[in-house]
Amino acid sequence: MVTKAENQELRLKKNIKKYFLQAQPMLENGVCPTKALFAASMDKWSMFCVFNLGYFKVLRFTELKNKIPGISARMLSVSLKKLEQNGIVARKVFAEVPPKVEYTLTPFGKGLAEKLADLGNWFLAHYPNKDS
Amino acid sequence: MVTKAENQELRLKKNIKKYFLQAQPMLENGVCPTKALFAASMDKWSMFCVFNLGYFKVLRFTELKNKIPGISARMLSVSLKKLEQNGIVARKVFAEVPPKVEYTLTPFGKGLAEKLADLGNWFLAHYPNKDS
DNA sequence: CGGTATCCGTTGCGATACTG
DNA sequence: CAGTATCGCAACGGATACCG
Repeated sequence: MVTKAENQELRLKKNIKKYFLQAQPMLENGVCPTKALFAASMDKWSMFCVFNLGYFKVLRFTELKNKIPGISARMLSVSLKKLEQNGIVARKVFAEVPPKVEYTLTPFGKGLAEKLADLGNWFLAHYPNKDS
Repeated sequence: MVTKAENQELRLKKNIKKYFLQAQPMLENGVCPTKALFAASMDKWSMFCVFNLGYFKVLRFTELKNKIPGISARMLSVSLKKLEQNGIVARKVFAEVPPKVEYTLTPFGKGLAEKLADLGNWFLAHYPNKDS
């Protein structure tokens, strides 16, 4: 008989194996997908940007800045540029005075947002030090 | 009529809203769950540790080091300590000479590994710059 | 074997000032 | 409004040496 916990472990092993197998040929080409993932989007400011754009759909620079307490204009600028370069965020400039720029998630960005929200919710539900 | 894409967007918004709502009371207590998540486990070395422990179940320090190309003893030590403090990794010391230490994932760590493997696999499947 | 201590160059990032 | 430029400190992290 196979217990529930054993099933879970087997599924985990299988999923990680899948990741390892897919990553292998990329590693041989000098590209590490894990590093790429982190380089593209895995820092806290990027995560805040992705969450807010996932929720509000379209935001301007200053709106986004106001929704992310503690972020500086510099880091917001840097994060958005990185996200744009990696195809996660789309930037739309309007030829107006004063200037107007709108940020949205690309389809790829929306998929990523889904996965990150999933991770965040799981973490919130299981984090043992919630009260500390 | 509601299209598939619209449904996806609604689900995304709902999931992020759930995260925001859960996070709100923690933020008022001065704890940011997103920062906690990153502080606990979101760097590339920690991710490699979690993946390898998820796959091989139990590994010793040097085994883990050998399975993670490029990691230094210092960073492996630092990462494992952080993961242990955050309840993700369990450390078992054997009173032997020469010393023997085994690392495994805690149940919390296994859950996290599942989510990270899921994220990694999604990223591998959709990353647009796979070939670059 | 399984680490720790120290050094030190590199990077991250906030603050401030400035611009089309 | 939507950024950029520069500065300066702090943290990251690799190399090396050492230890119980």
